[in-house]
Amino acid sequence: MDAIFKNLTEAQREAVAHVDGPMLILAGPGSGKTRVVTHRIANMIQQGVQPWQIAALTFTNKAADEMRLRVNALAPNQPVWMGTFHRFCAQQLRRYATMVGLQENYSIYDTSDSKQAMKRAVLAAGVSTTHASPDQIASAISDAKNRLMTPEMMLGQTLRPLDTLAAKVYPIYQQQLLTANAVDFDDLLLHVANLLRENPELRSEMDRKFKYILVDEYQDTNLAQYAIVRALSIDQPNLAVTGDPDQSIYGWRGADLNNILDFEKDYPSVKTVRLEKNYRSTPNILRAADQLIRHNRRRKAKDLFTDHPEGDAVILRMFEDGYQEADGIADEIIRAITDEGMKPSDFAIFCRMNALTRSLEHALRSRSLPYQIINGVEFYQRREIKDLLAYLHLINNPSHDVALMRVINTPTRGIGNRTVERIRDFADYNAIPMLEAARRANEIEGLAKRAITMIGKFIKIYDRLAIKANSSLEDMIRYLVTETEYEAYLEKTAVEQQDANPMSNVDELITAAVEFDRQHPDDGSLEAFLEQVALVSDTDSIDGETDRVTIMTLHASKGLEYPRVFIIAVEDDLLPHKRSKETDAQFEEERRLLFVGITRAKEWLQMSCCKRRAIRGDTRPVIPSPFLNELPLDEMKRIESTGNRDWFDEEEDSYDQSYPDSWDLPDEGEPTSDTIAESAPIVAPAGFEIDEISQLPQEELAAAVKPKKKNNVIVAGLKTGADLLAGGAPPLMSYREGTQVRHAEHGEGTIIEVTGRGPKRTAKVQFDHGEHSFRLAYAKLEVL
DNA sequence: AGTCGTTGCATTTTT
DNA sequence: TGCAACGACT
Repeated sequence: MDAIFKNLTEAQREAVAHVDGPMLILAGPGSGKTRVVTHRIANMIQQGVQPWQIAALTFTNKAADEMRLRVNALAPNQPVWMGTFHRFCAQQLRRYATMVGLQENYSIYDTSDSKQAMKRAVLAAGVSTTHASPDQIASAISDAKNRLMTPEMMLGQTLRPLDTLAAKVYPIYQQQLLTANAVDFDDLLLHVANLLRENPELRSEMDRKFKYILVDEYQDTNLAQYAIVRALSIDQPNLAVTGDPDQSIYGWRGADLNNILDFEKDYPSVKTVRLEKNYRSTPNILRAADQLIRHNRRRKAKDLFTDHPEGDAVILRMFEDGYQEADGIADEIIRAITDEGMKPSDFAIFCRMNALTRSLEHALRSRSLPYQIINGVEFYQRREIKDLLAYLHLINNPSHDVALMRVINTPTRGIGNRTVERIRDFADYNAIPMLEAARRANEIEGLAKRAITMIGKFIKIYDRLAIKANSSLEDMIRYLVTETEYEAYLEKTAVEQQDANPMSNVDELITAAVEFDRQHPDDGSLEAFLEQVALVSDTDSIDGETDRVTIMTLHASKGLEYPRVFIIAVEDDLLPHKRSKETDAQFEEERRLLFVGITRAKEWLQMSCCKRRAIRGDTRPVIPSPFLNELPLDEMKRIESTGNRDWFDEEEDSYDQSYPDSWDLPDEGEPTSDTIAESAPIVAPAGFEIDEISQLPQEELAAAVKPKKKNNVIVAGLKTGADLLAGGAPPLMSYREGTQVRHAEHGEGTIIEVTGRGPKRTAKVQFDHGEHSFRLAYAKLEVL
């Protein structure tokens, strides 16, 4: 038996061996799904399927990268198409752009771009924003797009007042996008879905071309994605989807659970394979997950089992407040590192909202524990990066109005709001791009002479830049920075305390551009670069290489696994979130969210909640999450934590009595109350062990943490451009050939070569006494 | 054009 | 509590 079928279970083998016809793989968490998918692709190729007829669609770049890596190990260098839905659509849309009224160099508006565009559309539509903000209207339109509704359809059947407003803005927004030769994220899918729906010949051509289609995380598909996949699987219904209804957590973004629940109805001849055996977690963890998710009604029943040994009981722990929760978690991590030889990167902390990460950050930092937060200000959201990218966008697509509005007065050149408004109105009135309107400034009524002169100056600068459109990205950006005197502008407008040196971010962008040029010697066009930038996100940059604790939202945790997991704030109104309790569907999605979090843990899991929590300034008492009652509490280890906020408190053995009414879990009689009600104050609530409080002084604990690097705290937002594009490298700073650096031992030198990607990125440095190579991720090289 | 103070907002966010 | 966005002011 060859490598492809070795070490597979019966169910896995069955799925891998399947070649033709529809297939549904119901894959529980940790069931080796990626393994099955990749092995299956390899098998199909071995069975004679042409690799270019296979398209594997994922939701994230990270998932696609992972897949590519693993397929490559089994079947090297096969031209199988692997990538995200959005990238797939972007690519097809380049080819057929004119059919939907776009040019092939169309731009992709990111969320903030479309927000800008939406404001303008709302204004142009003359809709009052007193009852609905542009954001709300935007999300109503987005919902409509996800449901494949055209503006006309929306006008036909509106129900909610918000939708009535949205229906008025929608056509105008769409028209303005077309004029700008741009699409938003939703449009990528929508346009392609419409193309397929309206052009039978094109549809059958593409159906033939992508003979085999695989969709990952099928439970997260929305109607547009569903329509695309279906349209490509009519004549050649070789559609294989993998997913888990229990891990559908993007309903609020239009994902439709019915897509996976009804797959068997859509394709009656479907072969269904269930992957239920879990290779990730201990039975303890699985039982908690299983019992919880059993409370959902809308699901496909599934058994979760594993061969793993029992392992530690799942912990449910209660803290006084959010600060103690954070401290308690940090201390536990340090304890496990000291006592059990764990590494910081073995730990992950999940929470419902980003706002909850603050106290964690503080607690970890004060103990010198290295950590990373997944979220934060993305590199591409930084002002200086957005500015430069906007110039690039405008060079690539002169109709990109959002970019024009951003750069026309950046750096400041005397073109004020009023002036921009007049240009915009003129553009709207004539249905032309704003750049063109600006060129015709002398036709615009009410513009001062001075303004016209200034606009003329801008146009001159722009035209000079535009000539560079075909040079290398690096040259273009450097030229752009010089030509616009951007550096001087940055210095002048530097915001204190914000970012120390924004110019280093500019260097980052250049590094990313150089890298892109290098990786795409042939198609390294501006257009491809901008598309790449538009379609990467910050979750693509989770760093698994360096040794740090990872903090993230439950949403971001999907698809990942960690030896030890903490889930914080398992509290009512937070998980389930206050705003997600109205419908059963929402409530069940919240339950799935916790399910996803639990099943990330391999060997150890702690869920925690507090008695009171500071939220938005004031501290409020907290009710534990109703989900807690759905867990196998009897077999879990329940800890009631108090005290320990003062390390040197002599009396830390006595318990804070001010909140005696601790664990009143709602509903379903919980083994508590009467014990605490009258009995001795020192007794913890029934069912809870007293937590032993670590007595080590703080410095000693900090010393116990291995890497005593100076810069060991990695805060959100330090991700770099090259990092994002390469998918997961630590900051590269401005290391490139010719850079002068200093090394602690070798002294000063010059970088003579930079090779490799991501964490493997290496610089060869010439010192007085010889050459040395350093991994940039780890070496202490100081840029001079 | 840029500063400053007030107001209103606060769930998650694969692309 | 912490911010982004807006409007009044200089």
